[in-house]
Amino acid sequence: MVKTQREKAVLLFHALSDLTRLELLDKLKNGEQCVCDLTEALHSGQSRLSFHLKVLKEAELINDRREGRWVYYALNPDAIEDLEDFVRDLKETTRLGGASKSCA
Amino acid sequence: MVKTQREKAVLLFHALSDLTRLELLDKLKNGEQCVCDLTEALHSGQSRLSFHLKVLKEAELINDRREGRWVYYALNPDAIEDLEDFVRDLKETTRLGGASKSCA
DNA sequence: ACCATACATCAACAATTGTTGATAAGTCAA
DNA sequence: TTGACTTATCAACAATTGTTGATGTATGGT
Repeated sequence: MVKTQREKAVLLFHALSDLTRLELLDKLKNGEQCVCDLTEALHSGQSRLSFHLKVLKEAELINDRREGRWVYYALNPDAIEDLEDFVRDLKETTRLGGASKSCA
Repeated sequence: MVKTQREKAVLLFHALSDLTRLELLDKLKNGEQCVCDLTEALHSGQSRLSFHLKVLKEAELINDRREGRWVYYALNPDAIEDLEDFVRDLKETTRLGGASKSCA
């Protein structure tokens, strides 16, 4: 299935619209972490975090890498560029241009 | 009720995590619009848009202004700064710093 | 081969979010 | 004041999202 740019944005923002997931991202700012570290850090159940990590991964905000029994998650720098693009686009076009007034 | 910075971010991203709302923002890039214009542009029911506009407003992404019978909505430049701050913070701390390896 | 560990997936359920049509509230014009 | 018009709000319902505990899968140690 083909996703428009806007649908991709929806996916990205949805991934960011949850407290637990923002906390996960925050932890990952300190570098790669395995799930066991994250569950301990967030005092959370394992399946719960697995769910949220999946959401973040599907939005391509994070990458995973298996090493032995452990899976390490890390921030994906590409996603940050996507975010920057969106914000730039919104900003550039936020000129206080004249209202349409078509309904006056 | 006091909101942490992160809870504000959740609110902001939630507002952005919907196709209809992104379309609304897109329309508002052309300047202030009244609800009647927006309903026509998006081929959408009025109460539906009213709902989404409320979400955007509560996230402080847009402002409203009454003029006679009409209510005009417009992008709020401050929100864009909040977005920029978030992205900058995420970016700056995305150093590919060493993993913790505490579980090895 | 067996067991323990680390993580993913699933099903059942709970909570939140979005839609629709009806009604209410505010504004203006006659 | 009556009525038309624009928008907001509400209640009922539908759809999506998140949680929990149980089970499945892969890996490595003994």
